[in-house]
Amino acid sequence: MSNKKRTTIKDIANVLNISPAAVSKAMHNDSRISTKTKEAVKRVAKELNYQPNHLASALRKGKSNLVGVIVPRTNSNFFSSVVEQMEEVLNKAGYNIIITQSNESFEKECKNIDTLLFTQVDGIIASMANETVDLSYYEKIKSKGIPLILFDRGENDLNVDYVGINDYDSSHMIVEHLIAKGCKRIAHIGGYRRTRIFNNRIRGYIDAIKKNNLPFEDSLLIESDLTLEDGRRKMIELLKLKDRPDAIYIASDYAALGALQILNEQKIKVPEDIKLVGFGNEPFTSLVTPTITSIDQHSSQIGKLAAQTFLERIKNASTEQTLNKIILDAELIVRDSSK
Amino acid sequence: MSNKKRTTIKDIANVLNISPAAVSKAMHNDSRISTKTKEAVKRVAKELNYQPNHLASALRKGKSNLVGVIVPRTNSNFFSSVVEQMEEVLNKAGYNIIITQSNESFEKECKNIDTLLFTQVDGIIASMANETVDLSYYEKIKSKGIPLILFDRGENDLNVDYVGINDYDSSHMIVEHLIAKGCKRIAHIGGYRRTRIFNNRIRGYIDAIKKNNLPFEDSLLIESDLTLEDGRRKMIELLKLKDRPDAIYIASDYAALGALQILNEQKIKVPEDIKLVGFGNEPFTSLVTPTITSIDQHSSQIGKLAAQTFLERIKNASTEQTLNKIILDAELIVRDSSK
DNA sequence: TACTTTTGCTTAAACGTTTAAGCAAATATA
DNA sequence: TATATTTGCTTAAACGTTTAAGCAAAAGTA
Repeated sequence: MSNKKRTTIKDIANVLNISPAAVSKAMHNDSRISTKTKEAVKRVAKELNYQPNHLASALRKGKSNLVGVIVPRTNSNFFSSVVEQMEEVLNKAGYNIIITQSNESFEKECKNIDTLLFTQVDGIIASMANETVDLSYYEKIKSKGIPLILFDRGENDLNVDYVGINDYDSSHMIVEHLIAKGCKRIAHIGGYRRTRIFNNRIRGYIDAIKKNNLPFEDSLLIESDLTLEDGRRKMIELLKLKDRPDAIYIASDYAALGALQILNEQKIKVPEDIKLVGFGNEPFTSLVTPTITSIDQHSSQIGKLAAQTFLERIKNASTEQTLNKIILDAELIVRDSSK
Repeated sequence: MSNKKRTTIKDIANVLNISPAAVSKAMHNDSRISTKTKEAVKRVAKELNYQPNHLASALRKGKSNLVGVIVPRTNSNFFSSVVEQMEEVLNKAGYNIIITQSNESFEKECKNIDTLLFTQVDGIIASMANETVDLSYYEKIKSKGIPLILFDRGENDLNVDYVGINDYDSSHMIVEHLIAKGCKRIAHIGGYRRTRIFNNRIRGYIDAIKKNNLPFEDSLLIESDLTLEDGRRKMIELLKLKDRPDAIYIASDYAALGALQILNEQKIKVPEDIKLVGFGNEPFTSLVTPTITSIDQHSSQIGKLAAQTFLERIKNASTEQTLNKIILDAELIVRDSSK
């Protein structure tokens, strides 16, 4: 039943007794082709159910109109929403996207980069895995002259476009919010210092504490991998302190949820005894009891801007890639856990 | 700094003074090329940092080694986990995947199909949007002779491979579990009847109720779009009944969470007053209070099997596509909400 | 020694487009 | 009317592979 042979530009040319070149030009509305011919070509194309062969045109034109996207995981609301917006913008500009997940693994990330390069993508938009320290694979992308845009998890050293929120200021917002609520001993469960965004959150926390003349103690600042499980562990650690904190700012909603579970289990009242603030505004923050105060990262804005930045890069392919940061202000969403 | 020109097979051929054809064959370990030449080719390839041009080989061979994946959304744990496993299996077989999201929209799904066909994918693995009734776009895939594999949300009428769980039996498991816990009036908030999987869950619910000689009442069976918000609305409806149910089985964890919120807000004790069972085993079911009993759909198994089914189809390209269902047994995860 | 077979390559065409170059006819300009 | 410009196409090459067909030299066989 299925017409084994695809119809090509040549088939259309034969029907109309013109050259394949004329057909190609007609399809692209070339000004040197008469309207009459254009109409005829489009009519026959429809009749024969013609679908252009993307591979052939990509090969000839030297561009695939594909953009590779690398994210740590798609199952967080932040990343899936970022990707959704990217798709929106890029599809409109005639690009399609290939999504790959690194699962926070450096090794997988390298494989993904190779895969994308092999697939001849026209650009790569990525958010780095937590594990990643060695930047050589990202340098490889740059050395091939393929535009690279980073978002959320970036690295200054790569000297490429970056879109993200102001992590340093976000920490200030959180600390000052907690102070306004009367907190005096604010702890921070942060991410790994070597990850830029988490380092910024930590610096913001420390500076905000000092600026407001609160005690800064090493025991109140804990490094974590920010998974739910580690949030539980680190919360238990904090509760062991002789002088307990009255508020905890946690650099991820998942870890914050873990911490909240421990507090609930130990019948410590939130927010009465201890106030809690997370980061990321994941949907579950408004679903659990009590609801968790968090920072919204404007995921759709980030996706949109990253995509637009890529399109700009493509347009001005001549200009050298440089460190070009787009930093958005985040928004504090106050919920029950800090009221 | 960046070597503008990519190295091609021709460059390698020039260095070694052999033909491009010989280089190509050497790279593919053709038996008619001497080991000496093969080694030389591979050495020079490495030296010149050769990366094969995927577009060219895809064009020539008539296959892209790309598989398109269509999911309603990537941000549920189920779909992201399914996709992760697919990637695992397909990458090993030399395929890469392009992920697209339909956002449960029929229109977006059609666009995605066009996009994937345009990108010349070698196959499509899809889970249908809730909205989708018109199957013509899926027929289009079939008519082009491109393998189509459906998972989770499928349609018998398409007569293609399908991988999913046994929804009918799952409903039986749930109803019988609730009966064992002493429930006598079990309500069901189900999905739309026209969606096959939800219809099966509804049929399973009805049959299990009747089989166990419980009263089946129309008022206890409610159709819903299964979002969190609608879960709240439908729960409120159920609570208005003069004769309240003592257990509620909800065909999605999200809607179950909405229902739980209402019960918590109205101080109705779960599981003491009303028992609750969800569907999907989303991570948050074990995070909320009380934790929610749910059905695990073996997402990684489904991803793996769907990918393998595709590979089988490719291998036996000759055979006509037929309705070929792989049905897995789901697993009931009992948590606090039904204890 | 004379043949067949195997080995190790080369040649050339093909995949389906796009595009630079060119050319004849139609139209505009002087 | 003669010349310049524009219009509407065609020709042919190119993008980087793969592969069928072929051929000479080497190795095997009788």
